[in-house]
Amino acid sequence: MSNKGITSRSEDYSKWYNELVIKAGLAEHSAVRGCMVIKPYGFAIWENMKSVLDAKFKETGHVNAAFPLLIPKSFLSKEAAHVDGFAKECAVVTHYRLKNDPDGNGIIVDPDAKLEEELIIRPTSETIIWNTYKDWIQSYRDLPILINQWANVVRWEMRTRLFLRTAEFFWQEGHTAHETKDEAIVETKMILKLYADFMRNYIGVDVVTGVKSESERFAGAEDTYTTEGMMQDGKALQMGTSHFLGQNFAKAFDCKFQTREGGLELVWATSWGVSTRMMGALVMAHSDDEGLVLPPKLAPIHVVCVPIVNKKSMDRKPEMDAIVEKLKEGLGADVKFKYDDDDQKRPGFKFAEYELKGVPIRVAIGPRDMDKGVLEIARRDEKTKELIPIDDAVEYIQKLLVEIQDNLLQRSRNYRLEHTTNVDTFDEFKKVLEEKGGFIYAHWDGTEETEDKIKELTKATIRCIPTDNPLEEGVCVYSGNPSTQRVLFAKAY
RNA sequence: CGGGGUGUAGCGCAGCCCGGUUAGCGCACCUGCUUUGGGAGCAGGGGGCCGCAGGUUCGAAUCCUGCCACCCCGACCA
Repeated sequence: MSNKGITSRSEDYSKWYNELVIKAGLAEHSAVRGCMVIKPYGFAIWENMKSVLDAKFKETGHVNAAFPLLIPKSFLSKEAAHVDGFAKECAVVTHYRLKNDPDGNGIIVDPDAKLEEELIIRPTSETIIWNTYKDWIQSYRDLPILINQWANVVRWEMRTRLFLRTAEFFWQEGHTAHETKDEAIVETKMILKLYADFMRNYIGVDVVTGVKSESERFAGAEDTYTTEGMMQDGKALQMGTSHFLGQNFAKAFDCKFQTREGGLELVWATSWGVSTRMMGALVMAHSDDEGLVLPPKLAPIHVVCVPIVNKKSMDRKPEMDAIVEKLKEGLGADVKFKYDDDDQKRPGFKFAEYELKGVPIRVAIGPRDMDKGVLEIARRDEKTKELIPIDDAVEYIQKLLVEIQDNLLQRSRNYRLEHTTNVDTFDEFKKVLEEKGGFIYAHWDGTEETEDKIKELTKATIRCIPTDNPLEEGVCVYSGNPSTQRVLFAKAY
């Protein structure tokens, strides 16, 4: 156990994660199976993610809208692959009324209130949206449609984990409609890049981007592009996906448009999403045995200031307050600053508490510092602290926030590179996976049989065929058949 | 869905085998005093349908039956 009562990462990574999420006040289990309560501190981080992404979507021409939570059951079955992918994890609404139990046992579902057609709670919204788009699109002049929605969805997962896989989760889902195949592919790839930039520059996770193999594809997609992050246990986490849907949903919902030439053609589609799962990635990528480590660009609090006041220095509190006030003003509104002068809690408690919460920078000020005209400034990521002259503090902190943000990305990149191995034989593949873990680049013959076999034998899956993957002659690590490129394998969440 | 586990105060647990005082401990909470440079100390105090429903018994947190819920590990998934 670490000094905060959290299981250490080396002891039990999975337990560490669960305890940290709860102790840091991000989320907790609710009364409903598999569904979490996102607590204010956790939601504040999610809101920061949302506002950054929302602005990026709007910059790239998208608008927000809202579609129903409930979807007629028949809609789901219109696209064959889609129903295969989602049917077994759908929550179904069958009735619309409750009534008092005539036997006096509380309240029961009124059998007379059975729905003609059951409704499912959306596991994703392609079907309801394409059923709507069909009415919106007649001509090429109605295209493109570039819509995003922020929503919650339900997938009845067998096993759940806070943020990483919950029965209900929050996300955004973009659904776009295009005139041409090329335009839809450009959109799909543009969003992939937008996601990857966000993950690198905000979450600080140096993701690998690429395209999924056929068996890992989104149900109903022609191609699924992905961003794969590496967690501190070497496992991969799919952090966001962007799908080129081809004309599959247009076909399923009979959504055609008149072309510039007067013909009739099916609409081309994309969909893309990132979810509260990114919260899990944020925790698992950077945090340590003392608690969260948050990247400044997403932290609800950037700087916490803890005053050290004892009986002898009580009369100097106003002087202290003035220094802190000046510092806060100097930092400006963009730096979220918290002055915690609650005298009910001692400094040591606060230090531990804000470390647990991952606040990037802590400033301590006490009589000793005031005598020397300095502040003690501690950075969360490296757990170091320095005494900085009060007059230099604003500049120091502003630079440090940038440095911490960069450092997290750099650490993530280094960690990934250190835990990435090229392997050429299956024995080596198994050995590396067993002993070192992480990402493996290996030749694959491109068949689903080989992919399945490797998964069965090692639990590693193909995470993606990386973007701009160099072509290279080789033989499949499992089958020995010829291959033209290495693909990314890893155990995944 | 298979395997394992747990339901006792807001949280974490003990008690259960072997039935019998007023159900106990730690944290948190309230009051007071002393404290405050890495999770403060002392004193006092409040808080329980012992998961639910039956049964056995003079007597059930404890034994029996059934149910429900949640967690963890696997197979599936953002």
